[in-house]
Amino acid sequence: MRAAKQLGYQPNAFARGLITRRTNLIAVVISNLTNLNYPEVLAELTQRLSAVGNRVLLFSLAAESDVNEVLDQIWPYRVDGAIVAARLTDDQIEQFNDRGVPIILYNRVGDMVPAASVCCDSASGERELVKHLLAARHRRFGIIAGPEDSYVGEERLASARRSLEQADITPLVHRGRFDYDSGKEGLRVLLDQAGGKLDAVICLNDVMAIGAIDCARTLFNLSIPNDLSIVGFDGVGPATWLGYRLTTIRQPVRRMTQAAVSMLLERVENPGMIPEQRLFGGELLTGQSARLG
Amino acid sequence: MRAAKQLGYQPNAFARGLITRRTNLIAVVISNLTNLNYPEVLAELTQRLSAVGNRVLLFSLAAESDVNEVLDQIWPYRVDGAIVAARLTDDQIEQFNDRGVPIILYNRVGDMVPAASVCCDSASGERELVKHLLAARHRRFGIIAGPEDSYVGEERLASARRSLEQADITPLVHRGRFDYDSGKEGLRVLLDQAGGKLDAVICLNDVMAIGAIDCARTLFNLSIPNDLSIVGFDGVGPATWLGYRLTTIRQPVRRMTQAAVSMLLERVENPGMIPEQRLFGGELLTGQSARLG
DNA sequence: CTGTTAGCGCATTCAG
DNA sequence: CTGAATGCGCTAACAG
Repeated sequence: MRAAKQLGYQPNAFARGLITRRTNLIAVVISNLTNLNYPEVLAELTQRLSAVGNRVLLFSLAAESDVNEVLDQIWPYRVDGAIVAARLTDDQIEQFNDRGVPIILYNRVGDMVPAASVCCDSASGERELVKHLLAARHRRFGIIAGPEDSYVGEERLASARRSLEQADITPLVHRGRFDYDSGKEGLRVLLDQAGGKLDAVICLNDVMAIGAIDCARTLFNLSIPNDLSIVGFDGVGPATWLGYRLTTIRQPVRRMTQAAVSMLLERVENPGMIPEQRLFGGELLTGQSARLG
Repeated sequence: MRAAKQLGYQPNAFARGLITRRTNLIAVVISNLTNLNYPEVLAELTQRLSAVGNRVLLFSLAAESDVNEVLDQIWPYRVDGAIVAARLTDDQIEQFNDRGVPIILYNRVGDMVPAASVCCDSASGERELVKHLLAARHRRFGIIAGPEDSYVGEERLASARRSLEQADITPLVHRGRFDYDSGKEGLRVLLDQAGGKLDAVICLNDVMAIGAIDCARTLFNLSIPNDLSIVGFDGVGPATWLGYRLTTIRQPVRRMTQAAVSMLLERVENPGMIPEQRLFGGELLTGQSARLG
């Protein structure tokens, strides 16, 4: 009996899952893994899930819109639950509900349909950045935004705009793609539009902020933050590199992943739990890329 | 019949797998996801595997040594194959063979046991870097290596050393951990040991090279590459950022993942195929962080 | 060619 | 409390 175990026997999870209706599989859907924020999230999630006996079935999307194909790939595996960092339509969320698969949205929320979610508070984060920038007497603002189909992007944009509006400031806005090149390009366009007269640029993520800093230094020969303040969002690894020392908001990734996993497992054990949204405040990294007041 | 399909019916992959002995699951094991090279690899792998109807069961290790636990987590799921970017002992490779699970090692090779593998050619890469550095009359070398348990790290170290040896040069060597901080720290230590007299520092990956550059500029006020040449390895995203413009070797990630996937699927279809090693040359990115001859 | 049946490897139930 | 039978949802082999 135990000899069999020592001989390398492992129970067949499939046969077992057929009976128990538990597969111990969790689907993790991430829209674009190359976003510097997600590798850390993914590593945390897999480790936390592994620690409690669950396996990760990974799905990565090239575009946020390929979700439907992914869903059809998920169903046959009868996953116990899903953590999704991609934009879901209400209809797609309903599919999870209909099939009784608990789901946690990561840095997203349901549109009309309520869904359990874990988010970093974009609104308070941008508000805090803007507050400090205004206190340092910056008046002429630019924003390098994300693509329109990004949920966090639009959240951050709305919040930054609203915060500026309260000081009667209308920023110039340029659409980027959350990558380095679009940050670099974005700064060029904004400086162009502003005739070089800009006090601060709010980038809606760190990688674009880094692109903007490099552009400002290399192409415009500006000194950061003396000639121009630049802020980001996320708190990814490179944000603290000595070459950048970004002023940014760090997402509390550990607490967020922890929350996502525990919320999900609760719902696996106990279906029919009420949707709950958990919103975590980010931490201001002062850095050196902006003059703050 | 088709009404059922429209009604959302999806066959149960578990019941199916029980019969067909095909699960369409591929285990992907990655030692540390936060290494900037791996997110790209992982994204490519998942997309390529998805495209041909396979799903990815992800395992990420905190330390390269936790492999045994992971293996026991893999067996119950009867995966069709595995792609492993972590160090496996011969014994562990044998376990895959014994269970008839095809495996492809990614940037690793079997120790004594032959195993199919896909690698970027460390030897030729470092050799080329050294060749160009020597041609530019650098004579005093430092190396910032990886941890001893890293396979690619030791490969690159051996090759760099060998290439230098042929010019009768013995470099100073410092052990890093493949992360930014250890690159920064490594440069400090090396400059210390060399009494500030160093022509070139070979970092065995890009992130350490970036740390070294930042350290050189910030702490030692050196101009790169005028005062000191620094080279890396991998060709990760930040390597091309304007703030660094690394001189490095870029791994052909697309071709490597493509090869890994096709080799694996071949072996899934056709068990008992001979182990094959595929070695891909890297591409020299000239960059601006080193004076080359 | 359509309709039926056996069995994949387990967990769960029931009888002994 | 231990041992044999049932069925999870599907595919394969089989008979009609």
